[in-house]
Amino acid sequence: MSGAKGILNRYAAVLDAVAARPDGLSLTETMQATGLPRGTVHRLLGALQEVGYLANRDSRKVYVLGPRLVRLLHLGVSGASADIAAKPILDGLVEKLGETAFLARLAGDRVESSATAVPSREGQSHVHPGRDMPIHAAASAKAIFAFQEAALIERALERPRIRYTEDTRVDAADVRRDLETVRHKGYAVCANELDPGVLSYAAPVAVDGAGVLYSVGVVGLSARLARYTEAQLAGDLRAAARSISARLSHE
Amino acid sequence: MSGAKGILNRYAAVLDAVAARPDGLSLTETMQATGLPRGTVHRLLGALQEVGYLANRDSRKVYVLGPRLVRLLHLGVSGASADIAAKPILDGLVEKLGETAFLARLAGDRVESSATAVPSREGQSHVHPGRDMPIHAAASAKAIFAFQEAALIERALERPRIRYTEDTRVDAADVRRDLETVRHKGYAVCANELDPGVLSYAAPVAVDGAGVLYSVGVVGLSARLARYTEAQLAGDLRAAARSISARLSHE
DNA sequence: GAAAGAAGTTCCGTTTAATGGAACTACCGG
DNA sequence: CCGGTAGTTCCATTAAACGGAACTTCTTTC
Repeated sequence: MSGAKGILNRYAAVLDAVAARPDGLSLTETMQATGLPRGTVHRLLGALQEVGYLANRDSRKVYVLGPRLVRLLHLGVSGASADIAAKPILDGLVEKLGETAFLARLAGDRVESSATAVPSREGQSHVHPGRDMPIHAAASAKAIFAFQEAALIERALERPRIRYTEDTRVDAADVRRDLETVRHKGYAVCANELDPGVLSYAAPVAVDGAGVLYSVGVVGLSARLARYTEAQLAGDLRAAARSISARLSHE
Repeated sequence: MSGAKGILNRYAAVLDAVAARPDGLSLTETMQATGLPRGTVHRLLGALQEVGYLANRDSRKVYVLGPRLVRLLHLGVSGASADIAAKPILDGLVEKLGETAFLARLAGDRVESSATAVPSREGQSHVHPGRDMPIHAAASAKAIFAFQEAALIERALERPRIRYTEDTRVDAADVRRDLETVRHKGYAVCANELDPGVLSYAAPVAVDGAGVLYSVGVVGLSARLARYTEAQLAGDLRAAARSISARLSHE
């Protein structure tokens, strides 16, 4: 039904066909939609599924767009929409805690801050959108990296790590241990590691089938943020993470 | 750097590499990121660009994710995020006009209603999320289809068209003429074509490089909605469309 | 619950295109 | 004008896509 050069056209045609029907497509339907022979469609679908571009809804006969495509979307395209989805939840955190709350996103092999919400009385924030959050000294980055695959973590660890304060841990082994802790506890803490006198908590935000791509965090002066227990902050952040996750995935 | 089966893995690896850097990737950078030889990367990038999965930023050396992927992702994945992005704008319309406002989305070869905002005093709405909006009798559908490529329109026209009211135009030629008008005016109107006594306006919402994938509309009883001039409604809807578009694209 | 039909899967000889090293050209800074 | 880097083209080799046919599930249907 379309021009015939290269193999990619066929894969693209199949993906188009699948995307067209949000409820999924069976092999036979795909065959009809693309006009390709049975054996061929079977192979194409299999290959697409193997790389994660397609997934099986319910039993193993109906194909829908897969997690790897979702990841592509959030990494490379979604941009503003995650911010918009997160904003009201961030505002809720600010209102409840009276401290700055923000969303961080995975962008390639780095984490950067995104949407932020600042208490009205606050003059200056420690987090500006677009700021690079280092893997070894930012709770928001740790909360994300802790749930990435090993290869990505290693790639992130290859870049130089600055010792921002005397409490910054720059040793790779230390960072890996930190991530292990985060994985275990389900949230990350950074005390005086990036900005002096500043405390920060963050919880991972998972997206549908694409794993953790974002994190929600709060930052504030250590002295002031200490009025909350770790358990309370962790609880609030994880609840916020769940809300954002639901708004990003869903349907 | 990953398992080596099938050609798709390599394409996927390249796409991952490109998505990872939102500012785009040159051939050499892609080569380093994937570990593939120069000639190979050159060919892969070329093929990906040819099917529309990659595009060139600025001059012809830097690759970013292309329009076809954006479209794929909006059609098959984005789901909730567009609703969330649109909600506040829909609420704004409701407040200003006092009539039901809603977002419709292209899903394959059909258009369905999505997020809706209803005036508080209103009991029942004419638009339930997920309702199928027929190409021949819904302003929201016309606003979208008018800006799709011919093949898709033809496919949509292949399905049977119900004569909902005496004003419904079911003839294919009539529908095509309607779409031409929409294309010309920049918005769509439906009077008494789907639900009796109901008037509806809609404006197309374009996404970044992926064309029109959504529309914003208002619906209401003809008698009541008539208190606004066509020019005012069209203006408000097009402003709303621009806002939603900006929130979906951007960055 | 057995038989008929449809949907999905596997096989394999043929054909086509991906592969990547090397040679070539365009571009840039000095 | 020259050295270095990025991008492009070539082509013999190799590997993989191709798709018809045969086979194996699943679904109906009576």
